[in-house]
Amino acid sequence: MDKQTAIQTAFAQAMAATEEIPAKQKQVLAASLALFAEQGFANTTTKEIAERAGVAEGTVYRRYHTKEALLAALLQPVVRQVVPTLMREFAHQVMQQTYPSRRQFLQALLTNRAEFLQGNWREIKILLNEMLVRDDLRATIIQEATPVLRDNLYPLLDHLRQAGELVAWPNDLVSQFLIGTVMTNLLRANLQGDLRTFSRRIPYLVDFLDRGLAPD
Amino acid sequence: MDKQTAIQTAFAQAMAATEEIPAKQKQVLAASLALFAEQGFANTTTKEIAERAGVAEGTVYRRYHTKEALLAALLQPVVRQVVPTLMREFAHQVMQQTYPSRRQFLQALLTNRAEFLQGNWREIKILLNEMLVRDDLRATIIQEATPVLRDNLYPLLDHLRQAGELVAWPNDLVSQFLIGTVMTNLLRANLQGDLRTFSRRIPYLVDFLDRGLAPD
DNA sequence: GCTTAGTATGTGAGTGCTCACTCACTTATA
DNA sequence: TATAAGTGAGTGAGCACTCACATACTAAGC
Repeated sequence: MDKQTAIQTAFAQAMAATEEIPAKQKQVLAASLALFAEQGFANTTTKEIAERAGVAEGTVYRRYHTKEALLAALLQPVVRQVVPTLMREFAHQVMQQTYPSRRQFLQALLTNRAEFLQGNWREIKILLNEMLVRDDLRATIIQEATPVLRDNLYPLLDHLRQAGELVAWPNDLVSQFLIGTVMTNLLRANLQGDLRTFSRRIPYLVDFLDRGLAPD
Repeated sequence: MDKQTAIQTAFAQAMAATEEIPAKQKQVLAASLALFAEQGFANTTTKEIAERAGVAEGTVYRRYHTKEALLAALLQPVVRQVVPTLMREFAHQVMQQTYPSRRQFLQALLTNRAEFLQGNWREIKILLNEMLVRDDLRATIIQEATPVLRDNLYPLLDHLRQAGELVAWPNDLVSQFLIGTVMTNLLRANLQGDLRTFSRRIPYLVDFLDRGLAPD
């Protein structure tokens, strides 16, 4: 699997930047990730993290000196490294196709990228949650995401539109429809605890978007 | 405005059920609503509520004896009374039209109901937030919402489909696309703090959904 | 090979503080 | 005079975070 290794590589790079991490610290990060996703950041205590990680509470604080720093350590690589890298990669992949049709584009987006979203679902859920609650984080995310979309997704859309394959709406609106459709379907599948529902529905999503974004 | 009064009436009814509420208690409810929406339930202290409401902390506890009960008092009427009532009302309204076209249906849904969503946005934001975090609440909401959709929205969709106006997809999938498109656009407009963006975009949403849900 | 010293990692009882919540009391209402 | 509404200092619980100490590992000195 090309995309699989791509995702793993991107993660590995993001992790490598943080040098050697001892086993127990990894357990702390893993436990935090799981608990923040399950219960939310504010509803998770450092005692719970220590318990699930199987370490003493002091260990939780050895590397990251506040609970906030722990959250940042989990979200930062996703926001700053992983998403942009994979976005760019996807852009190249699609651009290489000589005759990009709207349907091909959507198919690629929904299988390739949705798989990635699914793989990082816990981080994304935390992100969603904290964005609703914290003004500063929301501002940061929007600030980070805007140029990533503009530089990687928008050129693809322009390309499609020029080929007479895409409706003449502003790029941010089209992105909104794309991202919104994928996210709400993913969200629902995840809230119901059944991830396979989403995969089964991808053909419908492609159909829906294919019609909805067709030129006049 | 017919819908305006309808919304106000529904609220009045929901409020009337809770009998006479003294002024300071209303201030407490209003302050809680605002703060929960701004900062999230877990990040809001009862001291903050008291301060914003301009009352003593003891007053916060006079009627609702826990912070949880305060949350329930805010969300319960929306979930159990207001939404179902207005949903039913909308259903009747649309059903009365002799020749319901897909476009008419969408137009009505997006202006009429989106206005309601916008009016209750703070409650909905809290609802979204807590659904992501609390398993029990999520289960309750889904349990409450399912029959409301099935009894009020699904018949409309069946009606449209029979008239050859709607794609032959399962009702829950079509609802997903409808609700998802509206909610994500509302969410974005609200996160950016610009509510008018949403109204301005309604024609695009109608177009998008009109194409996306057209029969083969 | 063995000891010693130095450093990174791990520990958990302890600390101060903030939180949700209480209650004896005061003030308005009827 | 009785009942309801409001008050705010107070309380115990639980929270994020600390620190003196224990253990594990590495490298140098003999």
